[in-house]
Amino acid sequence: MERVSIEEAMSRLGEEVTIAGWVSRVRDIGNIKFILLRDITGEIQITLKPGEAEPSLWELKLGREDVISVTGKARASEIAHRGFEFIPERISVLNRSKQPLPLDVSGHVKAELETRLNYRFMDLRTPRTRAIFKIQHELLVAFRRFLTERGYIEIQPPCIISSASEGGAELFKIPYFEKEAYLAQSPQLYKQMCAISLEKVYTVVPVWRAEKFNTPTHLNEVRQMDVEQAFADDEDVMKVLEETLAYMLDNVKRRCSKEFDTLGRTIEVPHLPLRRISYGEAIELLRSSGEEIRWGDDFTKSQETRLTSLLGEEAFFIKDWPSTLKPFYAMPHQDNPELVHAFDLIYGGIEVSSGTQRIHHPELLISQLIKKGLDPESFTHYIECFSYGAPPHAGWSIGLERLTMAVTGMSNIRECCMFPRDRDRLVP
RNA sequence: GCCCUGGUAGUAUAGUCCGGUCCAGUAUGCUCGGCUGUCACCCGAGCGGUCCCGGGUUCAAAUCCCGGCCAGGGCGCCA
Repeated sequence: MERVSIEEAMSRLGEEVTIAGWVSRVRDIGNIKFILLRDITGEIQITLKPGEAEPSLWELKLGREDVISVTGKARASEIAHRGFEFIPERISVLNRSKQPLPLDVSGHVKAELETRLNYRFMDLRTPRTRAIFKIQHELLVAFRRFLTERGYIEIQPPCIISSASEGGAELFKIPYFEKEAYLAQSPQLYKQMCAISLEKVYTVVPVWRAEKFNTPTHLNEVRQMDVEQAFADDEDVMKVLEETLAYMLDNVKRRCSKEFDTLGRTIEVPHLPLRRISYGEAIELLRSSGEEIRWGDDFTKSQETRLTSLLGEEAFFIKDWPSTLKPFYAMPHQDNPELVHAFDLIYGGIEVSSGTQRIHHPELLISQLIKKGLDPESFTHYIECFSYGAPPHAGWSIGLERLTMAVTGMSNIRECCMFPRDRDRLVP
């Protein structure tokens, strides 16, 4: 089948071409009939007029979402709203759609998120959902391009791991021949192993958390965009992070203007450097605004939103966290070991990224593990990496779905994951 | 795991507070008919509902009560 896109057909007026797509709508006015045909590039009106169209074409009964191919010619038309119409010679039905449809693809009749997720394949035909995932795609493309151009290489960490090597989060246990294995909660160990030899690395990987959370900002399977860099401290990688974010936002702003229109949204690329406040300052700021929060508490979602408005910043860093709130491998401050070289990036009121400078000395790592109540014995492999010339290094991780939420303005993370996995949802 | 709110044709929603006039209304959809330029075409007729499931109260339950399941939100958990 020699098929051209609808977009291309509109640039080849008067030429016989074959287009194919989904029937969005049929308007039968009596002796004249319009079929609105949609493909991924756009929509065109197919016009059937007496004297112009083969009589056999009139007998075709077409329903919404039927898939057809049409051979004919596009022409400019002042009467058609889009300025073009398509005069068919032949129409063939490639596949019929059952009726009625489980949701309105045109987006005029609302459907609940649950219904949309149950019929996600079809929800992906709605302008709104398409816009979200086009934006997500452009974020990813920009992430990879920015880092690749700066000499980072993409690494491929395993997703099946041998043990809960980092403690903390609950993992999904899976059988692995005669052993037990787990789905990775993070590529942490692997990106560090790569960075201490390859210096500048990044990865995009799915990770799994077995917590039974049930919130609009958590999923049990998410995708992380990670960077790890040798000869770098927390400040160095914060700079990389803000530059990466600005690059991604600029890219998406330029390439997705149509999609942002669809979502009724405008975005601004924040000016660099982003504001940096310490954990302690954030606590003080919240307390002075009447929030009840104590040193050592983590910020709730609403407190993160509060901070965003108190600071008047769309994006900012919170750094210098208490070691109790961050993982064991976070590098403690030399002058105050209660604080670690760790940071969170808040964007659009959502924690989209966090990172740390990592401990690269085995002895310090062991003492931090003990402080956290973890057994250094079970981290032997991890600790060993730093015994053979491991440079200082640091890194961070952006949650792809979280970032997409912030950029698209969605309030439920499930909107930003094509096939979300949560406490109750395992299909489709 | 806890708290709040909800579950009504394919989809979305009204009705629930204060039980009867609701054998459930509206929009959209679907089917059929009419219409020569529509733009979510229009007009007419029709179709489509175990009112989430189970139990209870009552002469009478979509409506009140109890339990369950599911959904949305808030919390907890989330190195």
